[in-house]
Amino acid sequence: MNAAILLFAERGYDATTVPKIADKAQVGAGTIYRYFENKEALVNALFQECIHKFLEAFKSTKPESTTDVRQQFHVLFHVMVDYAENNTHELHFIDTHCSGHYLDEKSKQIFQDFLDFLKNFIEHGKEQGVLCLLPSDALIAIVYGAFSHLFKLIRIGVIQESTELLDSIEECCWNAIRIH
Amino acid sequence: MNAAILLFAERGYDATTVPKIADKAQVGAGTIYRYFENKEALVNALFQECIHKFLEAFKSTKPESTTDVRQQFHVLFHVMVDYAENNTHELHFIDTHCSGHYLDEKSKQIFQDFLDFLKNFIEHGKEQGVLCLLPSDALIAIVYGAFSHLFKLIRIGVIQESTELLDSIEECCWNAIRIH
Amino acid sequence: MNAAILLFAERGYDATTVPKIADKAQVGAGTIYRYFENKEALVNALFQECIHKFLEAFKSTKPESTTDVRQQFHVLFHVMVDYAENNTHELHFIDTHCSGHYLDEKSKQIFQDFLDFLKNFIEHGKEQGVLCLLPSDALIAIVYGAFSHLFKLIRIGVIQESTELLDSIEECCWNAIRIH
Amino acid sequence: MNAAILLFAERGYDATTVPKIADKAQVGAGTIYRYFENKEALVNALFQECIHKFLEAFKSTKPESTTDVRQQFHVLFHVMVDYAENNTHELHFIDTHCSGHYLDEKSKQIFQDFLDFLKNFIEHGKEQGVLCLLPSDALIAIVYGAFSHLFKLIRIGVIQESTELLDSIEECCWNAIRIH
DNA sequence: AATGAATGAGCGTTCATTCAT
DNA sequence: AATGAATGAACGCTCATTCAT
Repeated sequence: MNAAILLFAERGYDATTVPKIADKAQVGAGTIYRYFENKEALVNALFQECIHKFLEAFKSTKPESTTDVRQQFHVLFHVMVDYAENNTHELHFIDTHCSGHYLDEKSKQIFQDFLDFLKNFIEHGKEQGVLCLLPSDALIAIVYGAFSHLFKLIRIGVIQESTELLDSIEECCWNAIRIH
Repeated sequence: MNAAILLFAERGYDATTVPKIADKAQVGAGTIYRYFENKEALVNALFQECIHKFLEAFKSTKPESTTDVRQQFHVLFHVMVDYAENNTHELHFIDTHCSGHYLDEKSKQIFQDFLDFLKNFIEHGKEQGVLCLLPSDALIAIVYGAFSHLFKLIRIGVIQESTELLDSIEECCWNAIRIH
Repeated sequence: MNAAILLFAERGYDATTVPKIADKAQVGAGTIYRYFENKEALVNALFQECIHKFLEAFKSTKPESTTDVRQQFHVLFHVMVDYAENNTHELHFIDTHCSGHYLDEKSKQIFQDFLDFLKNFIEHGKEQGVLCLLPSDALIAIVYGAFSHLFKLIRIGVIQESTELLDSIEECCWNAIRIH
Repeated sequence: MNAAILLFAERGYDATTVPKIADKAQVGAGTIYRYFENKEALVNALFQECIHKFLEAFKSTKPESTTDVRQQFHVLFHVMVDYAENNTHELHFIDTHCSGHYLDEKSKQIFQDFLDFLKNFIEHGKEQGVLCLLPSDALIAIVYGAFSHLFKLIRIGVIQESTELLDSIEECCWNAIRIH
């Protein structure tokens, strides 16, 4: 599964062949089919697992423990950073596969659950009068789009990661969506 | 070429077959090979043309005509919006193909030129003390990432486009990168 | 299609690979797929064509032109002999594939039509009081079973074909089903 | 071995996979290879056993105990009926596999022995001046062909089996080969 | 210049066979 | 002795590319 995520993230679903996955995983090609019905089932299983892990990371922080929106944002942002740092390929895999034509209903559902979780936070912030009154999807897109592009640059080495940088970026993202 | 961009944008490079492009373009499959050496040459030509058009759109606005950074940002943002509105598929095509394994040196170069153009603006803004002192690539990523995610949502109909929305989003993006 | 019939007849559906058909037909493997959606479509098309040709041969003799059952049997038997002689492989192909799990509805239907045609003749003979009052299917099975086994032996060279032999066999088959 | 015969009879040699046989037999796939060198050895062992059982059934009736050919035919026919009734799948298995490309020399030999046994009877009948003076193989083909087609129809339920029917069919088969 | 039938390399997948447990 | 996970050769099939028309 690691080999598959890596290759899918690097080259995309269609350009990743089952034999290549098998090679990288150092197993026979047929072995993969003992665990996954086919290539599509494999990519869906991986996608669901990645999102699940990401979602669990969010939920385990219990963002409802504080009502301060800025504080909540800080916590959420750091979950994202943690995930991005420890699961570089997973994040990239999610980014590049979340709208693939091969995703099944379950994958789409869990991805929607993920977006809904983020939406909840945004909605709460808007109710508190702290966040812009734009559509929640738009605010999510702003933060998530910025974040994922940024970590792509970090992954390929264009930008050097550092605590200061991440703090500043958090501030930028916060400034993007808060009311001025 | 229109047919090719459409299909590449919709399904990705690897899932788009040359016969399908030929069908959509209402020509024979062989005809495509009179104009492009192979599928890779085709996608590169398309990519270069798209970026070139985008870049020209930016350059034709002569952003150097004013020194006010906010004003420049406004102009640039509206070039992006115009491009996104009039070339929905091109923007999506760029987004999904800009880090493809099939891009040749020239494509990578022109994409770099495009990023460098944006970088120039950022750099100028930082010199003027108006923009955050983060790496220019990071600031670009924030704005561009937010922007492209947003227009993806608009393209697939999740968000309804409107002048007010776009103005607000411009403000959000500006808030993300300016100094507070 | 000739190559395919030959190989299917010789080795059976499952043991006949598309590459082998292509080799025998001296075409590329992909070429077959320009004319048939898949291997199953190929075997069905062949089957339907074979039965159709057989059925047409029967119908063109206008067996209704005489009411003498023995005379009709003579005509029908000679159609079978003609077909068997001129389409050795087709007959074998029909025999070995008529109850295959890969046959589609249309193939089953046309084979049923073929049996129904023979049944008509039998039924007529029974009405005339000339043929045994066994189920028509049984009488067909007797004649057709005997006939096809016989021609199998002829095909593989165990028995030498001759006019006298065939006349005698016709007599045997007739004796099998007529009333004594 | 029962599981294997069933599956071979139902779907044919090539369409029957070793794992499916193992499943049906409720053993591990590897276990089969402790008893048979490979799939081909398995099908040959089964074939030889089936023919052997069939042949033994014939021989145990001691057809030489009477010299009356019609009486002998009656006995032989009933051995065939008994076998067909008690070993439906075996008969079908023999029918569909007796000219398979996977049969080894021993299988072909024992099948030949089986035919030779029938031939003996025919030859005796011809000597007695009771049976047609056609090639013995042809007479066997007529009776065996008719018989096996008939039991196929009985197996799949097209014809309802009954003592009267079988008696009539015996008479038909006898009429087919006796001298008139 | 344009075509599309033909090609065959390479895909996703299956399954006879092996072998560590 | 029995297992079933693992294997990889070979299947059915697709499609980028060629070339005779």
